[in-house]
Amino acid sequence: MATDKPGVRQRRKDARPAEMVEAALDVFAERGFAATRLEEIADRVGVSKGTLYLYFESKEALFKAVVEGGFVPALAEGEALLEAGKEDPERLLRELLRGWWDLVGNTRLAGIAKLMIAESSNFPELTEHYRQNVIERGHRLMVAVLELGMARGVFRQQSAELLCHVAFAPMLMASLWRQSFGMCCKEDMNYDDYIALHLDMLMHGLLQEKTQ
Amino acid sequence: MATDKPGVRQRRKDARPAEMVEAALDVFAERGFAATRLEEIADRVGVSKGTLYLYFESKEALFKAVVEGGFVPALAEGEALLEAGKEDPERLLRELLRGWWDLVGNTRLAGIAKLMIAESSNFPELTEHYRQNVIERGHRLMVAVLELGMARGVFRQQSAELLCHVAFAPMLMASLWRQSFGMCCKEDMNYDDYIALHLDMLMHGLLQEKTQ
Amino acid sequence: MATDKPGVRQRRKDARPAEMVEAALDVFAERGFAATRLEEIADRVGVSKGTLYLYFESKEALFKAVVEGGFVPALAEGEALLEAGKEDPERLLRELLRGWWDLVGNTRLAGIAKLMIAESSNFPELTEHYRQNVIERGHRLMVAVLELGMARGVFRQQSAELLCHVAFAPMLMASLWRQSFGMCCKEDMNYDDYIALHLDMLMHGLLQEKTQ
Amino acid sequence: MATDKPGVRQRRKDARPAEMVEAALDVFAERGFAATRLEEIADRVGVSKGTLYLYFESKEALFKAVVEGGFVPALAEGEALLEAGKEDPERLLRELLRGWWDLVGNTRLAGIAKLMIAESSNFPELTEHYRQNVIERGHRLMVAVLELGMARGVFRQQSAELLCHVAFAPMLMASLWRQSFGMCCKEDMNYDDYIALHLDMLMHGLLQEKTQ
DNA sequence: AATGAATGAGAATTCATTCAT
DNA sequence: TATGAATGAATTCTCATTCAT
Repeated sequence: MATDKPGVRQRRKDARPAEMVEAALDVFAERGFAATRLEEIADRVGVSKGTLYLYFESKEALFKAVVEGGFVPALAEGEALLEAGKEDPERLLRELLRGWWDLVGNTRLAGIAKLMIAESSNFPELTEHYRQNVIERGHRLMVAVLELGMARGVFRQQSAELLCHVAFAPMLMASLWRQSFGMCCKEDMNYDDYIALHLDMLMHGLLQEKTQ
Repeated sequence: MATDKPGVRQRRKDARPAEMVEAALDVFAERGFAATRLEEIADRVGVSKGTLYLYFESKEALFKAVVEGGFVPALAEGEALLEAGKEDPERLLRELLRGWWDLVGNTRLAGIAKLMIAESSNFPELTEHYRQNVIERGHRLMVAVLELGMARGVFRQQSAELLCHVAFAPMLMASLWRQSFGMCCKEDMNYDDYIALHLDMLMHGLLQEKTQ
Repeated sequence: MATDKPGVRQRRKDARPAEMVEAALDVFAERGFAATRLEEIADRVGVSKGTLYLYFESKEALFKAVVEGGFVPALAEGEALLEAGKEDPERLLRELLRGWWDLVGNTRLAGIAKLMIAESSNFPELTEHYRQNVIERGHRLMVAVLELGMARGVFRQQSAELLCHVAFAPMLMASLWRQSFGMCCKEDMNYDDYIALHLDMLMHGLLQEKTQ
Repeated sequence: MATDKPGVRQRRKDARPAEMVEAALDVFAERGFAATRLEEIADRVGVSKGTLYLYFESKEALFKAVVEGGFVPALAEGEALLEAGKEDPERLLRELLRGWWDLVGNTRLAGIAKLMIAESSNFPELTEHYRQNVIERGHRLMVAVLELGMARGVFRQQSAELLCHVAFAPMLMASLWRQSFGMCCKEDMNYDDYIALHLDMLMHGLLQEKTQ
C-alpha cells in the first residue's frame, strides 16, 4: 500500500548509519584499519562511497563509531547479571564468562576487541578511551564477582586484579583464535568444550578445598 | 687499522638483511602491515628505500621473512627443554611457559604473534604456513609435556589438545596486552606476578590431589 | 491574518532568485568560481542546495546570472548623467567617476569586476559578452565625456580611448584593493581621500607649472 | 662525453623545482588556485603528478612557493634604481614605473599580482605575508621617490602615501587588463602608448593651463 | 651494492547534480 | 515548489616499486 512506502523508507533511512557501522565493523575486523577500503564498506551496505560521508566525517570517524558503538549493551547485561546473582559467586562467574562468549566473543562484536589490540598504537586516544570505558568497566565487574567470592569464603584468597586477567584471558584468546587461525582451518577446535575445560580448570584452581 | 675496515664493512653488509628484518618486525608490529611505510623501515636501518629491494622482492616478501624468521630458535630451545626435563613434567611445563615469556612473549618477537592475529585474513597462505610450522609445532611440544604428565599420573586426565590452549592462552594474552593497552597506561600490571598466579592456578587445577 | 501569509510567501517566493544571485555574488567574489560551494550559497539564502536548481540550470548558469544581472542599472544611471550634464565636462567626469565608486566600486557589485578579472580565462564566452556589454558600454560613456571636454577646449587634446583607461584605472584599483588587501589590514587607506586626490591629479597634474 | 652527462643531469635535477614553480605560476595565474589541477602543472613540466610531491608538500605549498619566489629580484632592481638616480626624481619615477612594467607587469610575474588579488580571501596568512613583504616594500620605494621629488620642489606637495597608489594604479590595471580582457580580444590596446600617456598625464596633468 | 629521483596506481575526500518524496 | 539523501566523477595525496647512475 501507498502508506507503507514512507514507513519503509523512513526505517531504511534511519537504519543507514547503523548498517554502515555494522558493515564497517566486519571489514575493519577482517582487514585492519589501513587495509580497509571505504568502497568495500559502501558496497556491502549497497550505497556509494560518497554516502558514507553524509554520516561520518572521515574513515577515522567511522572507525571510532565502530569501536564506541559496540559494547555498552553487553556490559549493561553483565552488570545486571551481577546484581541478580550475588548469592552464588561460582555460578555468577561461570555465567559472566559464558555470557561474554555468547554476547561478544562469539559474535561480530569480537572484531572490535581484535581491532583495538591490532590498532592500539595507531589510535592512542581511542585506545585510552576504550581502555577506560570498556576494559576498565568490564574489569571492575569481574573484580567485583571475584571479591564477592573471596569474601564469602568460596574462592581462595588471591589478587582479584590479576586473577581477573588470568580468568578472562582464555576467553579472549578463544575469540581472537576464532577470528584468525580458526577461520583458515577446516577442523577447528570445539569452542564449547574449550570453554567448559577452562571453567573447570579455573574452578579447580580457584575454589577452596572443601575437605582440607 | 686499515685492514679492519673492510672486515667491519663486510660484517655490516652481511648483517644488513637481518637488521632489516628486525627493523621491519618493529614497525610491522607497531603499525600493522598496510600502515607500515617501507621508508620508515629503511630509515631505521639507515639505508635507502631502494636498498630494501636488493634483499626482499616486495613488502610482502619482507613481511614473510619477518614472520618466518622469528620462531625457529625459540622453538628449538623449547624442544631441547623437553628432551632434558622429562623426569619432572610439572617443572617442565612451568619452564616451558616461562621460557616462552622470556624468549618470545616479552621480546620483540611477540610482535609477530600480534601481527599474525591481526593480519591473518590478509595473508591466508602465510597464515596457514605459520599455523603449521610455528603454532602446530609449539602445540605439539606442549601436548607432549601434558601427555607425559598425565601418563606419569602427575596431571589429571584431560584433553591435552584443549588443555594446551587453555594453559597457553594467559601467556599469549599477557603478551598482546603488553603490546597494546600496556603501552598506553602508566601503571601497567606486573607481568611476573601475573604469570606466577597463572602457573599457580594452572597447577592447582591440573595436578592430582595428593591426599585423595 | 491568515490571508497575509500567502501574500508574504508569494513576495518571498518571487524574491528568491534575486536573493540567490545576491548571495552567489558575495560568495563568488570572496572565493572565486571554483572554490565556491553551492551549499554555502544555499545556506546564506536559507534554502537547500536542490532549490538552487529550480532556478538555475547549473553552477555556471548561476555565475552568469550574477555577472549579467549586475551592471545594467549603474550603466543606465551613468548614461543619464551624461545627457543631463553636457554643459560642464569637468564636473561630468568627476560625477561619473565618483558615481561609479558609489554605485559599483564601493558596493558588492564590485565583486563582479574582481571576478571577471580573475576568472576571465575560465569563461571566455562570458568574458567576451561582459567586455562587449559592460566594459565597452562604460568605455563609450567615458570617451563621450572626454571628447566633449576636448571639443569644448576644456581638456587637453589626447587619445580619448587611452585617456579613458588611464582615468578609470585608479578607480578600479581602489575597488580591487578594498576587496583584497584592504580586507586584511586594520588601518586601510582612506578611499575618499584617495579618490579626491586622483580627481585632483587627473584635473591638475603632478608637476609644478614652470611658468607660474 | 661521459663527463658531461652528470653535469647535464645535475643541472636538470637542480632546475626541477624552479621549472615547477614557473609552470605552476602559469597555470595558477590562468585558472586560479582552486581550478588548477596539479596534473596540468605536472604535464607542463613533463613529470608525473607524484614528482611534484617530492619538492612541494601540497598544492598550497606550491602556491606559496610561486608567490614568495616571485618578486625579490624585481624589488631589488627597483631599490638599486633608487640609489642610482636620486638626482632626477622625475626620471626616477618614470624609470621605476616603466621598469615595473618590463620586469613584472608585462611578464609572467604579473600573474602573481592577479592571483593575490583573486585569492586573497582564501589565503589570509599568505596575503598578509605578501602585503608586508612585497607590496609594502614596493610602496616604500615609491614613497621615497615621491618624497624626494617633493623635497626637491620638483613635485607638488601631496600625500605621498596616496599619491603612490594613484600613480601605480594605472600600471597595475594595465597588467591585469592584459591578463584578462586583453587576452580575449584581437585588437587590444597599445600598452606602450597607454603607459606613455599615463606618465605624461601624471607629470603634466589633464587640464589646460588657463594662463597659457 | 647502494642510491634516491621518478613513477603511477590506488585511496580518501569533495561537491555539483539528480531525483524520489 | 522545496527538500535533502544519494550519487559518482574528479582531484589531491600516498607510497610501493623501478631504474639510471
